[in-house]
Amino acid sequence: MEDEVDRLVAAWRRERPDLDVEPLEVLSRVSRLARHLDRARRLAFSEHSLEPWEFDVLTALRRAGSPYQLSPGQLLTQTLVTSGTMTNRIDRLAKKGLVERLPDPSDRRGVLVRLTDVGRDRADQALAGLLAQERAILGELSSAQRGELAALLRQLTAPFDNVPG
Amino acid sequence: MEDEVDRLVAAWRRERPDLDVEPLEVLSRVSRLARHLDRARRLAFSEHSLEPWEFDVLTALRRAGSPYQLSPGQLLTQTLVTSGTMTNRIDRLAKKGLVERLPDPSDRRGVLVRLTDVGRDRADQALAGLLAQERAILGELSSAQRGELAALLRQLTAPFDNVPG
DNA sequence: CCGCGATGTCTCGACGTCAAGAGAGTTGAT
DNA sequence: ATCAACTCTCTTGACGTCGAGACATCGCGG
Repeated sequence: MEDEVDRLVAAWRRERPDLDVEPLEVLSRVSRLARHLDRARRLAFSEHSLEPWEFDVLTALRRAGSPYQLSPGQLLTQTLVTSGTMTNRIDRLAKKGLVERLPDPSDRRGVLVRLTDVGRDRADQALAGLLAQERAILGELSSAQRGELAALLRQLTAPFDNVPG
Repeated sequence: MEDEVDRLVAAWRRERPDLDVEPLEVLSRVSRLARHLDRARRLAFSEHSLEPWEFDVLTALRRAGSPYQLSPGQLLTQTLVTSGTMTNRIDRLAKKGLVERLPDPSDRRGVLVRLTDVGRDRADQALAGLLAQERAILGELSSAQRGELAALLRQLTAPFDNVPG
C-alpha cells in the first residue's frame, strides 16, 4: 500500500530529478509516524486523564523501581526536555498529587522527585492502555517483522543514545 | 550496540514482569528517533537561517511544482498542523518575503499561498543540506537495510495516511 | 583550607501550537 | 430565488516548551 511519503518522494523526483532523495524514504517516515503516534497516544491517555508529558515523567519514575524517586536531572536525560520544562512539569504533577519533591539528603543543591501511590497506580493503568493500543498498530506486522524493525531502528538510535550527541 | 530503549525495556521487565512490553521495542524507538531527528534538523537548517517549520511549509510548496502555490487547507494536510497554526506560519513567512498570499480566483473564501523566488532558492538549499545530513545518519545501514526499513515503516504509516484517521 | 570551575535546579520572557468558534462564501435542494 | 448546511480561513486565549541566565552548592587542585 502507498503512503504519504511515497507521494512526497515521487513529487521530489519530478521537481528535482537531479537530487537523490532516497534518505527521505526512511527518515520522513520516522518523523511522520512519530507525529501520528503522538496523536494516538494523546487519545489513549485521555481515558486515564493523563497527558503524554505526564505519562513520560510518571513512567520514568515508575521504571526506576522502589522507592520510585529520581532527580530532576535524571528525568531530563530520560525525557529529552530542558530543565525549565521539567521544573514546570514537576510543579504541575505535584499540584495534582501524583509526585512529591523531597530534598536530596546527600546534595543540598539537589531535589528528589518521588512518585506517590496514586501516581504509581495511574502510571500502571496508563501503561497497560498504551500497550494495548500499540499492539493494535503493530498488528500489521508479523512477529519476525517486528524483530527486524526493532533491530534496524536500534542501529539508528544507538549513536544518538551513546555519544553525548 | 545497546540503546536507550533497550535499557527502558529491561527496566520494565524488571518492574512489571507480568506485562509484555515488546511493542515498545518498535514504537518507543520511533518516537525517540524522531525527537533526535528534530534536533539534528534544527541544527542543519540553522545554517540556512530556517526553522524546521519554515522548511516544512516552503518545501510543500516547492514540491507542488510551478507555479508553486497551494491553499492553506492543502498545506494543513501535508504538514499535520491545525489551521490556526498554519495562518500564523503563513503570516511570518510572508513577512520574511518567502511566500505571498494571493486571492483564489475561483473561490472568494479561499487564498493561495505562493512561493517567492527567494523562498524557492531557500527551500532548495535547505533540502540539499538536509539530505546530506540524513545520509550521514543512515550511513550506519547498508542499501539493502535501508530498503527493508523503508518497507516496514510504510506498512505502519499507510493505515494512518490512507484512512481519514 | 581556600578559590574556582563544574554541577543542579529554578526563574523569566518569548514563542509556537492548539482548540474552539466567528465570519465570509459556496452549494444544492426546494 | 432562497435557505440551510457546509467549507474555508482567520481570530482569540490558554498552554507547554525553550533558552538564557541566576543562584546555591559541590569537589578538586593548589
